[in-house]
Amino acid sequence: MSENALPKGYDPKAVEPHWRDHWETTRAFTPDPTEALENPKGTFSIVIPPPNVTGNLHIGHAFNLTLQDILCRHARQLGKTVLWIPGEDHAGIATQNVVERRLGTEGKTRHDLGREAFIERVWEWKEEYGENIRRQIKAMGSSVDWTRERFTMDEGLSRAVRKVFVTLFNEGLIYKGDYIINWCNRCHTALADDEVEHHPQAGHLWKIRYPLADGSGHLTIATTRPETMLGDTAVAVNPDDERYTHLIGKTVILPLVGKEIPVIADKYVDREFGTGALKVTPSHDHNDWELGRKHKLEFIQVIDAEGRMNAKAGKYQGLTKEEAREKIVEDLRAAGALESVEEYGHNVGHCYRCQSVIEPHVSTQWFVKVAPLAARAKEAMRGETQIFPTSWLKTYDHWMDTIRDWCISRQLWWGHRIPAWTCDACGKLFASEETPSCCPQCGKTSLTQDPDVLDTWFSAALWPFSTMGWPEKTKELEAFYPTSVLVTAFDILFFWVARMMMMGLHFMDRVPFRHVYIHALVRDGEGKKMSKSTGNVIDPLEMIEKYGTDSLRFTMTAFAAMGRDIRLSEERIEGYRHFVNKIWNAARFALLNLPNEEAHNLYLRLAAAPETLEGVQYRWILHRLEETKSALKTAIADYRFNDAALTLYTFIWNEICDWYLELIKPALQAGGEEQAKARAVLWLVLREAMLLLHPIMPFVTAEIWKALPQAPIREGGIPDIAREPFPAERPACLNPQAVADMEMLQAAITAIRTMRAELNIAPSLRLKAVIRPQDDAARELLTANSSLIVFLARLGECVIDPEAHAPKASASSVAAGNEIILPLEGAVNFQDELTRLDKELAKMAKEHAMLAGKLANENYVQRAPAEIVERDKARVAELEDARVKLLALQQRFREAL
RNA sequence: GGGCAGUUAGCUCAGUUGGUAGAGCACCGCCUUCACACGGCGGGGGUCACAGGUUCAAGUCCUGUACUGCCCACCA
Repeated sequence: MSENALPKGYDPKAVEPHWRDHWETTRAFTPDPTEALENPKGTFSIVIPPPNVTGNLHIGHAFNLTLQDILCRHARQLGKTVLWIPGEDHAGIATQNVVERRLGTEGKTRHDLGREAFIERVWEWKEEYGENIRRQIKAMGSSVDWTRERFTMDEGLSRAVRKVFVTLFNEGLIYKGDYIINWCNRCHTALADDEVEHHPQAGHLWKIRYPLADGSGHLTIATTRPETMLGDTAVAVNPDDERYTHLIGKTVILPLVGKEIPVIADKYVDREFGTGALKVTPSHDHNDWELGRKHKLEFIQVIDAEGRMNAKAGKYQGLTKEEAREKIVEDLRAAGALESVEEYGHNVGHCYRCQSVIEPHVSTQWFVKVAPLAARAKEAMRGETQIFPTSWLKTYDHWMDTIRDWCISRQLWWGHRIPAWTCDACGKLFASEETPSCCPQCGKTSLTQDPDVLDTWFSAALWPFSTMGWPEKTKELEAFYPTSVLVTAFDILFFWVARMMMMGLHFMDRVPFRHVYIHALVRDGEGKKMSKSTGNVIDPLEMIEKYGTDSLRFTMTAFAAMGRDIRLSEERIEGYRHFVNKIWNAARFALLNLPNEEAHNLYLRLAAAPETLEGVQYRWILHRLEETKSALKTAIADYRFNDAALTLYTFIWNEICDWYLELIKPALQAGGEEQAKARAVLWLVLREAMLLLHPIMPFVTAEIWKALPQAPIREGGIPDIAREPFPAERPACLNPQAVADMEMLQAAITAIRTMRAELNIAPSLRLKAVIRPQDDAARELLTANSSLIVFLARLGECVIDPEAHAPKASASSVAAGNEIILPLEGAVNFQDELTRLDKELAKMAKEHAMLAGKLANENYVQRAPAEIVERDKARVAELEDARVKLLALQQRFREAL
């Protein structure tokens, strides 16, 4: 029997690497698209949300990967051809920043290297750290197809990017122009609106007097950014504001500058805020920009791209904007133009990558005209694509409704260079997929390529089809597009999901995914979002090292209720490591009892027709196995991952381990037919439990499976659970009567255990128990299984006797209608037993009173569904019966005292 | 300013169509029972934030309040 033996303790560190290598070398997760097209069960595909190539896997990635892996492994079990494409994102700003920082430690800037050398440096970095992220994805057990790994800047994807850019440009959906954009002085690039994070910041509200040009007094404005006043070209008031109506059309003198600027009227101005008069700086504020265009004001830029005051700032030229602010306030005060200063907290935009304050800045940028794309993308989310949980639909709609044109140019070096050229001769601006040799308009060969690169999300938006070989017409696209589901956290719903939707529809004419599953965001201990830039990441590798991958995965699956955020606690991972250990030990015990020799294969023959096996314990566990199977299937289909985990946890621990294994121990020792039956069901339940658990815990189940008798040899010469189908359903094994019978046995056993524990009877004391059954059916059941009761309640003897009377000195209870009597003969303090009985009666009386109250209510009896009422009535009868029996027993006991 | 979540056992969180509550950890008692002390058996602990409403019946549906958090937003 030793050939099946598992080692005494489960050691994830020894087991996991083996399986990772095995699955990769045997190409267990590499599908054949031709076969996929012929598979009657269909295909299932996911593209990984590509982690940043520079990054470290944080716990959010681990969570995200776990859920995707469960879906993929489960889909494989269901017979589908599964493709899960892995890959990494080049992460323009983030990666460039990291490499620049590293250069900084050498005392260099990227300009010292020059564009080409710098990009080379980034590629080196990418090669070094891309391997890191790849190792981490593997560590999680992710069943991705490494032969199809992609990178957003690899040759194929770059071609897709150029094709998309040129197409959109020629369709007029990409344009170039001077606009006010969000400018990061530190990263030295434009940012899209949604790359700006607003954080509250303490500041001041300065009130400044602008004297009227006609000398008739002054107008006081309020501002949080006095340094921008040098670029003011108007003061705006609300046309309905009586305080100022007489000033509209007049001019005021801009202090310190001495320039005359008009007072204009616009409903945009809030009368309640500040003084009700707004200084307008079209070049340095988004709203003022709009006002400036509307009222055709002059645009004067006074702050440059470095965040310093420029020549237009006169004497303040060369100061940083912070220094300028201080100096200007000082000068205003000296000039008597400063009316007041108050403390003022307000929201300030910060760069989502480096957290520097964002400066609104006018510059030439590239934009995608999103309105035509967004309309279709919005509709699709309530049609061809479904989002889970549906509550996100509203948020998605709102975003699609308010979306503005997308600024896609970045003044970086790391990224997809914009494939647009200007002819030095005739000035023609054109886009081209390949580097052009001459101007398409004038034919001259002196061309200049746009220096900017594309927003990282531009290439990410193409991910679902670019990874499958687009623009070639590949079999992958045919078989696996649209993908089945996109699994992601809500924080990139807009950055990424919406844009994939727009691009997928525009270029493939089909949605990129059928489902979008938005999972919770994993937060740190304080409930803050974990992110690389904040530095509050938890390293999943550390958890894997300490507790094993399966523990981590199971914990996160159990956490995965559809909510908004979860906080991961290490204690809980440790708790579920106990579960892994429990499974291991249960399997170890089972395998010690499941010989593989032909001579012992009677149990395998019995297992082929389990529905024919007699015995309440077998029928019960087989019934529960079927229920667990279907519950699990439904839970995963509905993305109720936590339900899936909990279902398995309860079934394996509380039913297989706590009851089934204990129930069959005597039979396993017995030999003969009984032993064969116990083994047959044990084998069946164990193997199917492993299959059910495998998508959540791939490693421990693979290792156990390998040792299981009759496990088929697969690619690589060993059994491989990852290639096995979902266990077949066995409706003939559904047996509600077995559940009822089992409950009666459990009730009897638990009642005896409770009495023993509460009366402090030594466990070593082999008591005799007498059971007086409530009816013939109970008598038969209990008699047939009395040896089980003896074993599990640690008795010496168990007598089933319909005529039994409690001896004078005894403890007693009523369980499922059967009277249970433990003759004690001085083994216990009688007073203890009386107290215990009183407690039991009180508990029953409480429940009885509650139910009786309900049943006394005529409305309830009439209106509630009959089965509910019947159930309550039955319970009341049961309680009354038990009470009578207990009182009689108690009375007898009193007499004995 | 708008929108969306959450408020359930000491802590962290589950609870699918309404039928008076569960898990992990922690806690108490007993147990070295031949898979497992990362264990077994037994036990204690919750007026499900608050106030109304619908209903025979509400943690579960509706309204409002309070607190916490998140997202969006141009109040300088």
